[in-house]
Amino acid sequence: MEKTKEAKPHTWGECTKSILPVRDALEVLSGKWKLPIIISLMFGNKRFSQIAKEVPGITDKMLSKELRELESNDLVKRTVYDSIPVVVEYSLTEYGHSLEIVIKTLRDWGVAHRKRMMVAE
Amino acid sequence: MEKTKEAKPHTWGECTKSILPVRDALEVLSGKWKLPIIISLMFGNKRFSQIAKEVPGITDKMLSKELRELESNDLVKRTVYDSIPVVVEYSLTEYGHSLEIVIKTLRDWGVAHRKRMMVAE
DNA sequence: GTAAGTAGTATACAAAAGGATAGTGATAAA
DNA sequence: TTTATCACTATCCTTTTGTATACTACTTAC
Repeated sequence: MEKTKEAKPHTWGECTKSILPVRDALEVLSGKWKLPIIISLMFGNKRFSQIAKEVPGITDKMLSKELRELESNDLVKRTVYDSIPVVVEYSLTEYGHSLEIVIKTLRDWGVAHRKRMMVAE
Repeated sequence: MEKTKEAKPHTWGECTKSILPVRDALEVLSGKWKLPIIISLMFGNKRFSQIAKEVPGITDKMLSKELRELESNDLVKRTVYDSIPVVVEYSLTEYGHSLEIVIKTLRDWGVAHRKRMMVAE
């Protein structure tokens, strides 16, 4: 048997420390709906029902839940206008926009991956 | 009420097209175990039981399943040595290493996010 | 009075992801 | 003969994630 390539020395502690923030980032984007919601908001501020229309298939419950999560992560700002009927506007924060580069990186890799997987059929 | 910022015109088709590859990339890294497995393999080639030891808490079933998925995506190479007992070596492919930049981007964002969330208490 | 639009919540359920535990078959060491 | 290592697989169970459907409260328009 070929000799297994020597592993660089590293403790699991070091790895864990480097994994946790990656997980945080993944968590912010994970699930079925966060990505479409974020991308929808990248094109402009939206009201609840507008997002619901633009993200096909999402239920009110999911939209409400995801928006609450995004808000608690400072990625989305919720502004209530006490007009009648009450209108709530959601917008990406400055910080939310900082995800654009992350999403772009993922997209670039994903595009290459699609090509690769298609060639391999 | 403040006027809602005008949304740039865009079709859902365009968005979907740009979301799909992002999802592909996320999928490759999603779940509880893929990331630690990939990172473990970034430090060198490993046998099944070595990975099982280095990724605390993973069961054989999960490890086996995740490795199969990673292999089917060309990210991991599986090499069988028909020694006795049989030994199987897993290694990151060249392509698997292309995830490093993606993971780094996620980590950088995640590190900033951790700081931010800590300050906010 | 009834429908429609505002922004959601409540309850119950189904599907997907993951965990616990045991077993496979070959061999070698005690 | 029992135990251990290698790399898994099989079965069942729990937890998490997401869906379906109905409902709230308020006001305007028909």
